[in-house]
Amino acid sequence: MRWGLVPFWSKDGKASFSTINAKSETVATSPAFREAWKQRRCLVPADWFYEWQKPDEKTKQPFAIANKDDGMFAFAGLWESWKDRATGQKLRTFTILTTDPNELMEPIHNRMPVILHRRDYERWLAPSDPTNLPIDLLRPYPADEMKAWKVGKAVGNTRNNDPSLIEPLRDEEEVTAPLTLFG
DNA sequence: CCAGACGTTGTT
DNA sequence: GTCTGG
DNA sequence: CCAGACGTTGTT
DNA sequence: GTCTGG
Repeated sequence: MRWGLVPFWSKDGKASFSTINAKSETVATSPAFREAWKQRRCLVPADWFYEWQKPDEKTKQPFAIANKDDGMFAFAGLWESWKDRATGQKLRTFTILTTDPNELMEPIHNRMPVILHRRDYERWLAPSDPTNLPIDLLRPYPADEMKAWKVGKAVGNTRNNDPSLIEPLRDEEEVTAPLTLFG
């Protein structure tokens, strides 16, 4: 599976626009995603993910974000199968839904991937009544179940792919969800 | 009708 | 500036 | 999203 | 494939 959803109606097997993410707010009506939203939902497993904080124009600080218990995430995803008319080959692609940031993510970024609770996996994947699609699952994941920490800039280069990428920057404290929000 | 868009993030 | 790979 | 490439001829 | 703008 390739990241970057190619709609089934694509002429050349490429998305002529960015489809690595799909907004929860518009996924049901967007021509590029609505069919996949109705019929081809998937889970995208991940041990952690990264977001870049931009405190100012010149500074980009990557963060790693994971479950507090280091368990895997399941991002809410959609997939497509595009058929090459010439070769008959099928190209499978996917996208990851985004939503508003929770209290942990908000200082880092204005969006976050939709993360599903284990209890909702089955319902997310199940073919469903078109009038009862699981739109209610597209919510920010609870901040108190997640943790975030600063990492080095090497993660920004896609050539780099090894465990050192998630090592915390030295002398940096782990960021956790504010505990004062509810008194 | 036809041609062109179909998207996100972040930035302005 | 724009595209590609990850 | 990010960072990095973005090209040809001719040679291996 | 389907919608929108012209």
